Amino acid sequence: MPAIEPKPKLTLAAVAREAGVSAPTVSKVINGRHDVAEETRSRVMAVLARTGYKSPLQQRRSLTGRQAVEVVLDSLNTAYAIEVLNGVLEAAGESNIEVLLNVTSKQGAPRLSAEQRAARIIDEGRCGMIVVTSAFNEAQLDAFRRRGVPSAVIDPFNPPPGDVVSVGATNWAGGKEATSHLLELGHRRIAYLGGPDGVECNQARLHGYLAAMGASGVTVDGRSIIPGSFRSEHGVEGLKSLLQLERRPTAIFAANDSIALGVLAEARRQGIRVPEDISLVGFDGTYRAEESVPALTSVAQPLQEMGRAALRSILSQMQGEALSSRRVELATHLVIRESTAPPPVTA
Amino acid sequence: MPAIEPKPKLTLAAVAREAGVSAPTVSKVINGRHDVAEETRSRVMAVLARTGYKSPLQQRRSLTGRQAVEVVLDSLNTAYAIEVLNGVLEAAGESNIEVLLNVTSKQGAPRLSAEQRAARIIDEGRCGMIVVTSAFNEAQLDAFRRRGVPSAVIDPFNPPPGDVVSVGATNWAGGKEATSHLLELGHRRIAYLGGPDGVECNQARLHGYLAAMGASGVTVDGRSIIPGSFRSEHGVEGLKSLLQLERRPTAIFAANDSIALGVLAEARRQGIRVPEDISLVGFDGTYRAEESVPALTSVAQPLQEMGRAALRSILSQMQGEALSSRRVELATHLVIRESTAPPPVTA
DNA sequence: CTGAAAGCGCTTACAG
DNA sequence: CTGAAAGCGCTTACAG
Repeated sequence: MPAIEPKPKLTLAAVAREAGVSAPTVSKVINGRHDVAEETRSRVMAVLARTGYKSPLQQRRSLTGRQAVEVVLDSLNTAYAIEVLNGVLEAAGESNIEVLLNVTSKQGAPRLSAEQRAARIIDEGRCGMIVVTSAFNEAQLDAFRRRGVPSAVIDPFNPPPGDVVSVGATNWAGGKEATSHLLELGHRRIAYLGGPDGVECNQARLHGYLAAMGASGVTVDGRSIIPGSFRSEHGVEGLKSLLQLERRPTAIFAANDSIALGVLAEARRQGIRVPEDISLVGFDGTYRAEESVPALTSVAQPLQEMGRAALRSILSQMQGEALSSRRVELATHLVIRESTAPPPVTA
Repeated sequence: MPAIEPKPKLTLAAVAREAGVSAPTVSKVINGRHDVAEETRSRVMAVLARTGYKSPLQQRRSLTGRQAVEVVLDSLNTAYAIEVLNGVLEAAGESNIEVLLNVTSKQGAPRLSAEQRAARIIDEGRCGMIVVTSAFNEAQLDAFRRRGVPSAVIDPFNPPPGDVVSVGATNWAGGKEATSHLLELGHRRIAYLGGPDGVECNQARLHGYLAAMGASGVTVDGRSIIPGSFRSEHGVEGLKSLLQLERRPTAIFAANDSIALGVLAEARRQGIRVPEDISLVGFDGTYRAEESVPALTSVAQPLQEMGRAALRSILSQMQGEALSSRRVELATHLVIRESTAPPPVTA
């Protein structure tokens, strides 16, 4: 008659046996050493995830603390960041996870290397990291992956390099929809005030714009495509430039709402009415589009949803679920407000 | 000739040697076992204290773990909250303290009682709590105090009840300064679009306004003092009401920037120019005052400083310093921008 | 890249 | 009550 099997304590050695490797190898994986074959690493990580192995330190932690996710942002002074953060907070609240905030512009660039940071996250029993910034490079993000720290990137500018899980929006489709809306209103001379040339989301929006123009057989005047920055100053200067053209555009598609608000401010100064004299579409669709006068027609990014998706991905990664995809793009949608109308008849 | 003494690692064995006992005995003392002679225990404890011995667990924690402060906010969708949070983040960064974010509107009302929450904060080794909301009542705040959790309140509306440490702004002086500015420009018919009647910061601003008016010997028309909410809708409706008066005011002091922006939007709709036809002063002085067209003259609250002061107070409380005062009020200052000018000559 | 062997620091079981 | 000895779980150094 077998005695009550005492549940064998979950030690590193047990994990090693289960994974068919030696204890030192498991130790190396846990500590993020480089001298482990990728194949071996993933096998061990799978066992770690399945058994829920915890180091003595983590065991002690998990008795007292709740799990937390660290959110790294460049700044809180953009509506973009706040909306994403709101989404993360909401999803975190539902899953009873705490949110640690790290704002690089206020708290200084992380003093720790990604390796050290990953170590800390593991030691403290945190569950992961949501990065809403371009501040981390591929090597750093890779360090998280190697150490098994669930992480997800929401980059406002570029999709992250490498194998990292990331969440974005359908920028190309959004650009196309904004432009189609203007075309349907009857506009033909539509300018594009873009963001920085090298930034991928800007390129996608531009190509969406070009696709819509091309599909309607409208020729694009190269001088009415002006790349620049994502700041309102670019809208101010951009509008000034566009007003120099012999054949002024009757509509402007701005690559984000900040640019569009700059256009709006400069238009007011110049006595140009929006939308009567010129139509204007922005991109992002944060509350600033809603609050402006006139309220701004804009391609809304599902920023809260993106934050929620990032947190959900962290949770799946924690549970060792297979990821359906490394990259998720959520749909944008055009919100028509007061800044767009048919072109003036005299035009 | 002695070699370079390598600083010997401070192990339990070293402590044992130092105390003239065996390693197991030190282990027992550390773990609070009872089978140690009182005399031996105190000798070992003395060495532990003198050498500052830390168990591997503690060592690891003090290398990696940092203390954290929890910030409780109602919402991130106000410039007020963001500015305060920016201040907290900055001061926390300097002191190497982590910031845990709790947004009640997103994460739901705290499911834990204040007692439970205090217990958790203590267990997790956090250092304290900054409350930027009216969500906690006196009993709850008192629970923190009783359990020795350092806390500070920054209430946008009312100073907290009881003995709680709080940080605020000089609302009365701010109201007086705003009104004096308008009086100096030559205005006499100055309206006050206020916040909710029962809210203390609103009362202070109103009485500052009344004090300035009184000091200049100007009689106040009771109908031009309109209490309401701190929202822009109140500015819209308030301006409509004021325009009904036979003797229209030439200037408006709004109890916050949201109200002022509502006034601005409605003025634009009605074709009333600011500041040519009517002058306007707001309160808060966040970036929204800066960005509006025309830029808003406003009484700036030192919101970032308030956040910093709250964090500093937490740190002092941690270190057991005697508090100089339970209530700190930081000075507001008037920022003159484009929305104020002398009254129209015809008035 | 892997793991047997040695090592480290702490804890446990138990003889005195 | 004390400590020599054995043990535990993880890590390190290094041979292959």
